[in-house]
Amino acid sequence: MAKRRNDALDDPEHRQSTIKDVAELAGVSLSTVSRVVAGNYPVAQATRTRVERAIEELNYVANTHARVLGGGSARTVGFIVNDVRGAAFAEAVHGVEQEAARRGHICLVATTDGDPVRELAAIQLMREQRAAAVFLIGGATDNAAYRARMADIARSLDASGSRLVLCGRPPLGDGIPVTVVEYDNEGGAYALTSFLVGRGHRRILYVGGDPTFTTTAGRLSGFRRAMGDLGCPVDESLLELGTDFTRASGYERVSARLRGERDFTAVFAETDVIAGGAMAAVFDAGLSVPEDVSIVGYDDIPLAADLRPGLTTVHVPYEELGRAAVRSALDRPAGRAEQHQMLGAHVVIRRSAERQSPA
Amino acid sequence: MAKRRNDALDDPEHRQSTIKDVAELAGVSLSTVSRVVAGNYPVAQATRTRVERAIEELNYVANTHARVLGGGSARTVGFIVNDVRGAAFAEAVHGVEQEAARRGHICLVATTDGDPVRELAAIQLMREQRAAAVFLIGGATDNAAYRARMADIARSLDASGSRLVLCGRPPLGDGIPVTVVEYDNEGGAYALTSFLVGRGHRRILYVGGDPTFTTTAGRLSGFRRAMGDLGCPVDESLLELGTDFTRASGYERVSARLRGERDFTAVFAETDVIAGGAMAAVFDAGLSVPEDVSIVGYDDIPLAADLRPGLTTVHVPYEELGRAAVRSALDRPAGRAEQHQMLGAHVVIRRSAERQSPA
DNA sequence: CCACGTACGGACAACGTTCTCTACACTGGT
DNA sequence: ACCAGTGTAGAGAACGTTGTCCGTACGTGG
Repeated sequence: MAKRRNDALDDPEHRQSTIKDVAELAGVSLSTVSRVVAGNYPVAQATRTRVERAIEELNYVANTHARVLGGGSARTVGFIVNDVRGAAFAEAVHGVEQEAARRGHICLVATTDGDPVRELAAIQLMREQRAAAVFLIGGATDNAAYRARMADIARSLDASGSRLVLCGRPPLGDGIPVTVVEYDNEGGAYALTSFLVGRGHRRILYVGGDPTFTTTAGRLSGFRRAMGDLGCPVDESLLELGTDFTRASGYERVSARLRGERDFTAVFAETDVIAGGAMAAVFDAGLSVPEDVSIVGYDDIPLAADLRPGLTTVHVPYEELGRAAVRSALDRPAGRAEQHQMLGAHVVIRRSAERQSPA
Repeated sequence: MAKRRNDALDDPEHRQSTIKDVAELAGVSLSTVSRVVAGNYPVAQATRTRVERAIEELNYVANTHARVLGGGSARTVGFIVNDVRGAAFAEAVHGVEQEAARRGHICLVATTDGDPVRELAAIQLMREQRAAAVFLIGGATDNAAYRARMADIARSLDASGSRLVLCGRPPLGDGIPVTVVEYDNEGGAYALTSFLVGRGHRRILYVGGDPTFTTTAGRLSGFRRAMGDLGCPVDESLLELGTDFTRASGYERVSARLRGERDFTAVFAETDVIAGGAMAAVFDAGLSVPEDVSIVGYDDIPLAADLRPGLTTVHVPYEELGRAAVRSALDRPAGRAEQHQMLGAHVVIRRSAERQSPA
């Protein structure tokens, strides 16, 4: 006979009390305790009171793991994000958390620092936890391997009744069971670029990430299309495409550009954080914003309002993104088809791009 | 006989494959599959390969819940925070997450918006999940009820081998099994206030939260002690104590003060976010920083460097706070005594408080 | 050729719940 | 007085793992 693993000896009193302890103390059966806790079956008032007292006394809490195994659902969702410290992602995380909590779900988090290997590992962990849905928040490097991997994951999750949810990434193609909630990178960048051109800017320095990154791809494409539509040829030498989205990278890249001949009148920064660095670089070069150089950003994080001059940027409804994602994923109808939702974005005008350019 | 709940009928193919499916496909017993997965027992190469192929084919992942029930540990930690959107908390969260991941633990999150009821509910949820430790991040409203509640929770968690960890809150008193990792609010505020007084400021407007909130209590007490030590009586009418820590509240409170007679030369904002609002208020009143009004903040979040002029503030090692908390809690020795750790803080000087005051 | 160690694999209890089935004591209608 | 119905409680299988115990096949040394 297999021996009881948790001998009373090896860990005296150092264990959580179980439903059995409660039943014994209250002098009832396991079933009765279970019913008092679940409240899904009539229990006589006197019995109920006795059980409740025992629960109180023993400080009993049900064991989720046993509950799930015994036929319940885990009521857990997982989300995976590059870095929780980014203001935009934090807002999306907040939306997911709030909406999940409203539905009685608890959240698992993992961060990846953009590493696909860690992303994969995190997803695996959440599959093990039987999360009801897995949210991937933020852009990704798009290529064939990525798509194959995601399609695979989407199908695995779907097969077990869970759901892959892409927040802020494009869909994977037809027939893949995935929920996608995007915001309009292309459209927002189009509007923002039009705004700049409308203010007379023709030579705009674009400071962004790598074009294989989906977010960059979308914003850059909106930029190009607007420039094209408005008759301003894009000078490829004014595309400053790097690999990261930090303030420091914005500062350095704009500083370097400013050291040579200044051949642009505006900066389109791909994120507000980069814009913050860009603005500091302009000031440190002894120039002013928007008089010498106009600057616009993207995301409309709180920082945008704190910069001086206030940053003209594109508002992205990150919190709503998170909420919408949870709603779609958790309340989705029985059908297993793909879902796609695109959230709008709009330009928020502040002072950082206010004056007419000298054409 | 109890019927199998998940009839093949009601959910065709919509279920995760189990170890049993793998065993059948590979033609081995459950034990063998378990051993291949765990890798803690010799399995012949040929058998191992067959099992691995079956796992691959069925896309099998172990069920955490069953694993935990079958004697394993959940390898889960939970953390609870007022709001993930705060930059400072986000950093602490990041520290916890990174350090927990390094130890193979996955994180559960919950947010409370500062509501003690929701905090309690979240803790309960994490007890149900059998989290190895529960981290409470950020200050709290301190009173007798709070202390009793926390002591109770600490003991409950301790009784089941888990641990309550307070990050950025004071200890609960002797004999309570709790891990505390604090940063020095009192000391940081003392140093910052000394800095201001050293620059000639005598009349300093303190803009902060409610003194029953532990963070406010600490910072305000450091402020008072420094003023006292340096021979500057604290004018109670210059204590602007409100209930929240938003940018808007900083803006409004300082704006209102500026509308009357300006009877202060510096603003001590209890957080950088409040300082951001305060700075905007000063500018909007047509005054300049630091020439007319010096401003200092607290926390040294990224915003502090983006403000213009750069914000003089107190650096708090939030990420390290999170890391230290995980280390203490997860690697703690067998003894169940309380642990206490205080992280230092230091003043970071930027331009927002640079000129000599007109005495 | 036999005893014996070694490498491997299977059977089965246990983990803490939930759910279904069954049992029992009343009640009230006939 | 009997039976159906109702309100309440218990017994026990099942959930998907892990760990322990126990076989069996295959060498290998005496």
